[in-house]
Amino acid sequence: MVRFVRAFGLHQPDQTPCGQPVPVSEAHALGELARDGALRQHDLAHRLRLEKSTTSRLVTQLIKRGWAERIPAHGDGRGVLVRLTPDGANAAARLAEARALRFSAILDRVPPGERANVLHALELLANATEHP
Amino acid sequence: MVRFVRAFGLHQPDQTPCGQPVPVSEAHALGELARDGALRQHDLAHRLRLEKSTTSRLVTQLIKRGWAERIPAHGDGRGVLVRLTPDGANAAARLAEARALRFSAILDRVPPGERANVLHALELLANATEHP
DNA sequence: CCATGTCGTTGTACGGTCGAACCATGATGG
DNA sequence: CCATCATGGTTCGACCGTACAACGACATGG
Repeated sequence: MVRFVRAFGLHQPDQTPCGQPVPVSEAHALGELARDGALRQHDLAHRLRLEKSTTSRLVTQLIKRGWAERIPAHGDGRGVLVRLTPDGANAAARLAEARALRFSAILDRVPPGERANVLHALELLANATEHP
Repeated sequence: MVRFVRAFGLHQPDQTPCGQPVPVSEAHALGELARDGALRQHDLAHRLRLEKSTTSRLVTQLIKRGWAERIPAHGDGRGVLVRLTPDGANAAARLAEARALRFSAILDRVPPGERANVLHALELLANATEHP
């Protein structure tokens, strides 16, 4: 597992392991927002497993790039909703594509008979890791 | 895979995903040094997939903690060898133990019949990712 | 002996995270 | 109704982690 983490390039903060020139934390946020539409900042923090302070800055970054916007949360004067702009949705789509490409390139190097197996195992592993 | 990365806690820079209060990059370095003995700084950089400047700073940190020392590389006046001190070897052993514990805790949450399978798949995946 | 390449260090810049202090707003209860 | 407490966000300071560029020290080959 240690080997995999290192080889996968997860310690390069300024680009995704898939080669896109997007800071990795922003890529995660884009993914969540693209999948689920507008989110409360609080929810976004929960999904990314980040503190609210970190998330606040992260959203500010996204806005600075023109990828997201804050809208007042209706019904609660404190909160805000974070929503992707069209540009942000585009960026998210590009990232998803690059990710799919990278993954399929890796999978191509797995012996054909084992591929389904590897995917299944990864699923189990993610499950086992998620629920503490 | 994205799910796994996030759940595993790899974006927490000041502690290993295994809960040890050791900066994660130092943990990687300790692992390599413990496994292979003294290393040229250049080699260490190569294994960790880091730049030489980053590695230099990393080694300086390890020395500041009393975990490593630089010795002149015999036969080459430029280079240095990095070697763990006894304290460093201890720290590396503690980390290895914590890692084993964390991994086995995750594995415990995988259905028993699938465990061998998951381990085998992880091996294949690391291989596929390592060789570009 | 000098040009060129290699190993390492230092400076600068940026990405990434946290905890604590703070403010505004909601919720609760006497 | 208002005092009190809880919740969502922001800002501040601190630290970890990385790269690139410029530099010095040494090695090597002509």
